[in-house]
Parts: sequence; structure tokens; C-alpha cells
Amino acid sequence: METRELVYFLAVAEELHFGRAAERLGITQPPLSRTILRLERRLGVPLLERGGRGTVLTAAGEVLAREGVKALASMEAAERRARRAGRAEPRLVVAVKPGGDGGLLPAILTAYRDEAAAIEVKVLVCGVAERAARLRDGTADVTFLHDPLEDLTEFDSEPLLRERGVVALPPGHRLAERTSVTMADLRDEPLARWRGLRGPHTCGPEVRDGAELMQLVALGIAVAVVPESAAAVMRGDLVCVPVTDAAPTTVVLAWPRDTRSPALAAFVHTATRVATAAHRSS
Amino acid sequence: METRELVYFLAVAEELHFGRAAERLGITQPPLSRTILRLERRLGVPLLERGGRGTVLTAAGEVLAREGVKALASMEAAERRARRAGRAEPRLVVAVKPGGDGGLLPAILTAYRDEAAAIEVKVLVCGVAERAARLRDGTADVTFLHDPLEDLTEFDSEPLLRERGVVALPPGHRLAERTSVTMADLRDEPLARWRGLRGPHTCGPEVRDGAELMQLVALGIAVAVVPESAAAVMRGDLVCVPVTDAAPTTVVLAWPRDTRSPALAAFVHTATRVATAAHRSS
DNA sequence: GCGTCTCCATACCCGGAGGGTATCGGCTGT
DNA sequence: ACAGCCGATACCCTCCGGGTATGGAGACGC
Repeated sequence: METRELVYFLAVAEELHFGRAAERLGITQPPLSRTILRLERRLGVPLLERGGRGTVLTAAGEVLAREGVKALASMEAAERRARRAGRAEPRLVVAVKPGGDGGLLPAILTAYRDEAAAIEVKVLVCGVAERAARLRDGTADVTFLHDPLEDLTEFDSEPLLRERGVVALPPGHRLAERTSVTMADLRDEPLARWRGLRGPHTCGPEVRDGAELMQLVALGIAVAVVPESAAAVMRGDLVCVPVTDAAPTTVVLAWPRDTRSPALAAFVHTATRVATAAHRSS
Repeated sequence: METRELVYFLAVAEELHFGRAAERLGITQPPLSRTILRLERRLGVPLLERGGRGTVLTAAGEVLAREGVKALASMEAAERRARRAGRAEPRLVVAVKPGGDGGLLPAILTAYRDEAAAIEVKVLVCGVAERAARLRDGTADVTFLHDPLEDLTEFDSEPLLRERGVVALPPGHRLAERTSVTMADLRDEPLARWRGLRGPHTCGPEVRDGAELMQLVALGIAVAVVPESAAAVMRGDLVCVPVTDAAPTTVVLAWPRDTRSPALAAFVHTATRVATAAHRSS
């Protein structure tokens, strides 16, 4: 199966309409029809049920649509990584969510840049779900993830920092003056959930980023349990109170499986060294 | 990047010789050269250093060779899965190593076939390393793996059966009459290792399959610690003795991540039910 | 140091695949 | 029954993939 055939099929599978798919692909409808027909002949299975009103996917079509996007992403990642590896000056791209580094990144960067084998490091600030996507597509080499909240199974990873939870509250909140709270105290509170992260809470609004979360907390619409390091980047008009029995999270460094890059290995090594040093001194 | 371009590049990357690569691909050398040159132009990076005597990969070439095989496998798996999904009668392919099912497969098959939603099940008997490969390439839907010994991270899995270890010994062995042994008793024995499996032991010969292992044990060249269920399929001329402190292994059912197949889900469900029932009755 | 050999690139030709326009055929909804 | 929409087919043209013949550069031998 050629890449182009797969791209064409995925366009049709999404649009369920040859005309619109062709338009999106920048070609006309007949060559698209022909390509899909030949693909079906070569696979030996029909992928689409053509009806008078649009088309629907067959079982085989469903499978190819699902597996095909993965395969295509893999092809594009291979291409992107090769391109990056060939660029004149190699550099390491670290994807990080604002406040998602457990406060370690400045110290890690400082320590890493002192290493003999260090190469240029670029920090790519991006959203919650975007970090994993950037690792997958080869745009970034390494990122910080939070252990029980995010899926680590598709990456290699190294734990850096174990953190307890704190709850972010608006200033006048009934719990804002407490020195610590428990999850039971928060049972009736609208606990915010992060979009794209798994969390135990299902009540409360869903947020996309830290700014939205802080805005909702400031307005009294939500409260949020966050790792203690996130308290440092919290807006000054919010209050953070330790939650004694919140499930602890671990900040981990994650990178694509089977990466063989001396620069990345050195970065990971430095990061764990910095993290354990920071842990002991605290 | 087109699939064909990648296939061509991978051939050159393996052979490090355009002529031989072309021969392997069933084409002549000039079109291959042209295709690789165009690929390099499009990627914007050189992939090969041409010298008077063969060629070597550049850094970018190394990366593309490594990532490319994964991408190509992904493409081929997508194609194969789509093909299988479209076949008239859907069936479930279970890859199993002889003796690798913990003795559960017959009961699982019987129970599954009684289910209303059951489809035809084909059992594909194959080698140790082959099982994971068949899952990856879409030839099989599900297999049995052994938990600490094999890498489960690339699959979804469900534990079925926790097993203690037994050691397989030749009849006249000094430990053959014992009712149980410890790992300390085996310290000086040539413990066989499975090729492709991670195990704690590094001494002793490496075996590819159970027949080879049993042959070596029968000859007194090796002894082997195996899960207790494997004792049932052991040659009659060998002796199995429980090892009280061998690391227990867990037989797990494994299948490709993110599979959405009702038939597979039913099979997994049945298998866990059968396994827990078998466990309780024993 | 020169010839020779090896190996990849280039030149050129041919057939077929990919893309375009025009049009047909079938299902649908009114 | 008819109009309209949508995918398939027919036909043409261009360009790409593959072939043969040959050039050119580095490596090895004498």
C-alpha cells in the first residue's frame, strides 16, 4: 500500500464523500475514485459501501481507517525525525507545559549546559495533550509527564520527583484559611478535571490549560487539586492548601521508545541527577 | 514519503550497496539511485555517504533506517488487519507457543465456543519470539505471554494465571529425587536461557524452543526453570521438581493496543473467567 | 604513478500510472 | 415520475518509474 493511497483513503473515510474528499486533497473526483477502487482490488476487500447518498465504511474500512492513521503518523514521524537528525546543528527539543516541570527545568538546563557533550536545547512550551503528540511526531525529543495522570506506556520514562497534592482555592473560600485539608473536605467541591488526562474525579468542569483553570478557580466556579510545584506558578490571587491524602503524582521525564541519542541520554542522566539533588536538599 | 521510497531506502541501508540492494528489490541500479537521490532532495538531508567502496549511512540515514522499519511495519500491519477484517468469515487467531498457555487454552476454547457471540477461533502454534511478531503484523489477534519474562508494554494485557517455577532435570540428576529445591541448589547448574526472553540467569546455553530445551536437559547439558504448567508438556524422560523460591511468572493474555473488536473482548472476558474458575477449583 | 576495477551517477527511451475533462448510470427524495 | 446528487467510466495528456548504455570518481594492485 502506497502512502498516497492511504492518505486518499483516509480523506474519503473522514468525509464519507468522494467529491469533498477530492476537494480537500486538491485533486478531482475521478482519479480519487480510481485510486480507492484499485486499493480495494489490491487488498481484495471492499472498504466502502457506495450508496446514492454518500458512502459508509465497511468493517474492513473501519479497521483500515483506524490502523491507517497510526501507520501514517509513524511514516510522518520517521520522515520528520530523519529530517531533524540531518540538520546542521543538532539540538534537543524539550516540550513542556507551563508549570509542568515540577520547577526542575531551570536547574536541569543549567546543569546540562555545563556538560561537555551538551548540545543546544530548545524549550517548546505547549499544551497538555500536545506534549505527547510532539513526542510522537518527532517535533520534540523529551517532555515532562505526570505519572498516574498520563499514559506512559507508549514512551520510555524516568521518574524525577514525587509530589504531594495541593488544592487551589479562591481567596474567600471556606477552606482557604486551613493549613491542610483532606479529600473528604473537598467531596462536595466542583473539582476541575484536565481534558486529556485521566483523573479520579468526574464532577466539576473540564479545563484545557492552567490559565483557564486558574480563571475558574478565581471565579469560584471550580477548585483544583494540583501537584505542589504547580503552586509556584499559581496566580497571586489564589490560595493553595496542602491536601494530606491526595494521591501523589510523580513528575517523569518521557521520550519515545528505543531512542538512541547520546544527547538525550546525557540530558536524562543530568535531569535525574539534578532531581535527586534537589530532593535531598529540600 | 512514499512507501516504495522507504522500502528502497531500507534495502540500501541494509546492503550498503546500491547494486546488491537493487538486485534484492528486483530492479536495476539506476532507478534505485534516482529514487534515493530524490528522497534525499525531498527530505533536504543526505542519507548516505557514497564512497568508492560501498556507502555508509549518515546520522539522518541511521535515524530513517531505524524509524523507517517501524513505520513500514505499521503500514503492513494496517494493510493486513484491513484484509483480515474484510474476509467473509471473521475469525480470531490465537498465537500460542507449545505449552505456553498454562494449560488453560482447551478450557478457554470450550467455554468461548459456547458463547452466543463466538466466532471461529484458529490456533496458530508458533515459536517464542514469533508470538509478539504475529500480533504486531496482524496475523494473530491475541496470544499468551509470560509476565516478567516478556515485554508487555507494547500490548494491552490481562493476567490469567500466576505460576510457581519448577526445574526440569535429567532422570539421574543429583536433585531429581528431591521433592523441592531452591534457587541456591541450582546455583552451579547450567541454567538454560530462552532466546528472546529476558531472564535473570546469564549462564548456561541459549535455546530457541521447548524441544531443544528438553533435548539439552535430557543430555545433561542444561537444566531449566520453567512455569509449573510447562511440566505437563515435558518429555516423559525428564523429571520436574518444584523450586520453592523461583520468581513466579504470570501467564497473561496479550493483544495489540487499542483493539476494538467485540469478538476479542468476549474472548478475553471468557479467558479470565475460565482462569479464575480454574484457579479457585485447584 | 598509472592502469584497472568497482560502484554510483547521468543520459535517454519506453510503458504505465496519475491527474484532468466530459459524461454516464443509479439511487434518493419530492 | 422526475430532478438532483454522487460515484463510476471513457478518454486524453503528462510525468514518473523502470530499462539499457555509458560516464566519472575513488580504491586497489603492480
